[in-house]
Amino acid sequence: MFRIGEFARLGAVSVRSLRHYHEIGLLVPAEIDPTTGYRAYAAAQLTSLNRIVALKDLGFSLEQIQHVVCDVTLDELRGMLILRRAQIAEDLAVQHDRLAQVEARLRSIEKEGDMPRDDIVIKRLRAQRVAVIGSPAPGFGPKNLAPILTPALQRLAEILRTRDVEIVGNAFGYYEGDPDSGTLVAYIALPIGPAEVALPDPAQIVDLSEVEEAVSVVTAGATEDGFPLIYADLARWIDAHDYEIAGHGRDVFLNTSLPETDEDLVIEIQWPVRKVGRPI
Amino acid sequence: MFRIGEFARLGAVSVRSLRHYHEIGLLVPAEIDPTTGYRAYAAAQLTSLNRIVALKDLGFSLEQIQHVVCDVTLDELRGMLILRRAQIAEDLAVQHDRLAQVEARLRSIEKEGDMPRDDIVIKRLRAQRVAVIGSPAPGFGPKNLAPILTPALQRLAEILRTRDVEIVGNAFGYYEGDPDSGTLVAYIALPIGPAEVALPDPAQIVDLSEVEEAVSVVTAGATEDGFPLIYADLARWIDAHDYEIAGHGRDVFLNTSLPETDEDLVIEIQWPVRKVGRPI
DNA sequence: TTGCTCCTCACGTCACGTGAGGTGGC
DNA sequence: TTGCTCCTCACGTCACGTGAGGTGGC
Repeated sequence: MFRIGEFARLGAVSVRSLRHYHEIGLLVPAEIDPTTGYRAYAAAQLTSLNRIVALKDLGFSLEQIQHVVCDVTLDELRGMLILRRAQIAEDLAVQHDRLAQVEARLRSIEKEGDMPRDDIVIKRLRAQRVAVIGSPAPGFGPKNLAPILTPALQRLAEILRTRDVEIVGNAFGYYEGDPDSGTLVAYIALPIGPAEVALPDPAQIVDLSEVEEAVSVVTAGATEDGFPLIYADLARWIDAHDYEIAGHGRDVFLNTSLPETDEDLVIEIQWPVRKVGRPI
Repeated sequence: MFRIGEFARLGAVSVRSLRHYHEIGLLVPAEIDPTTGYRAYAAAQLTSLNRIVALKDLGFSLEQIQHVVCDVTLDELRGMLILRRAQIAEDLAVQHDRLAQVEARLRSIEKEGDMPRDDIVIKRLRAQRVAVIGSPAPGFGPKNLAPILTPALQRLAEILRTRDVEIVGNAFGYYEGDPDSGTLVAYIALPIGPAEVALPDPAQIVDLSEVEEAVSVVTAGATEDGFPLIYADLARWIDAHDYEIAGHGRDVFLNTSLPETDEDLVIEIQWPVRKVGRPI
């Protein structure tokens, strides 16, 4: 029989851990002195302790270990191991990704010598029903789009107001076609509730489907000249993180009321992306 | 300005997270209604939120993020990233190892169709001072060793008793040479304190150095026939976990008093190992 | 008697999730 | 007035680490 300190040394665990295992009933000392409360462990219990440590090394929780050491069939154990394998593999993937991201940032610091952009994230865009007005546009950028989207937004808002349709989110622009072939169409969209309504031309109802992954960056008070820089940063980020652009983006106007100055203009740029090499 | 729910949706985080970030001062709402306590976030604050989310994705703690977003020089940031990279790499190595272990167990189940041994662990053996008596031995196994070690242990204990040397651990056997060439020497050892003492022949004082990694398994009540099976299990485990044997092992007698029956015999088998491919 | 070991609370960790119980705004 | 959103506590999570304050054993 060993006192707790000696048993802990033999098993290479802390005394506190042994007390904890006792507390939760995972490893109860062979004897407990009724007057002093001193715990005494039998030599053979080191086998149990080893088993606990071994399972902990596999990443099992104490609760799972409890289950394994008590009564588990071979099939159950196999199931647990398969589950564990999947979890570890997922965790590995996450960490692998993180490592790549940290390294990308470090490279960016070494090369550019200044703070890398750390305000770009990946997020999911929910499916939503929107009211839209589409208009042909000569190209991207606020200079091309503002004169088209601003009146369209006012008109769309007016239409929705007269029909009593509730607006449930921020206005955003989205795009189809491309400027080089002269087929670019700019849509201004306003999220609305799921109720069925009919809208007069040129307004339409569109159900946008979910976008699983989109890069998102928010610009506050950016001027006309600022946008190409942001686009370049986004493109570099996408490249450095092994994504590729998967369709036209959206520009979400976070200040719904029309801005007084550039300072007030807050836009979230959302570009759908996918991991390089992953099929659509 | 957005109410907390809308802002949470825009940032793809939970309302509770925003409250938590407020609580710790990481992201304070632009305005708080003094009467209702309602939080209001400015559109431009989405940039801050994105930054927080991006840094969290790298695995930084909120405290570290606090530091980064407040005031951090490029060099400090670089330092943090380098540290983070090292931590992730270490974590990756651990998970990689775990995955290999889980897979080894699964293979073992598939092949053998029964419970794999889950009571084998790797531990460090501390450096320690021992009193020993060495004797030539014909081979390994209890049959060969017991007749040699048992009287040697009694003699050694007697010597220590007469010299008033304190025994601070369990007796164990360790070995040098090998049986094939007839050079095997079996030592019985008793851990003693660090004080300088002289012992009469055949007892000696030896300072055993630390063994960084040793596999450890505890056998309780194993009979003569049981040992070859355990050795086979150990060898399989070592192989499956990409270790190799790195020297003679030790047999630690966990029941210090001489056993009455085989049932009472509890031995911890310790074999020094090293990862395959890692130099000594 | 002096160290050393042991004991039992009980708080702290980290980033929130999850009620409980109550109120504001349309 | 009815939902919906918001508010503030406050406990729970996981496996212990780390004192505080006190006692047993050689």
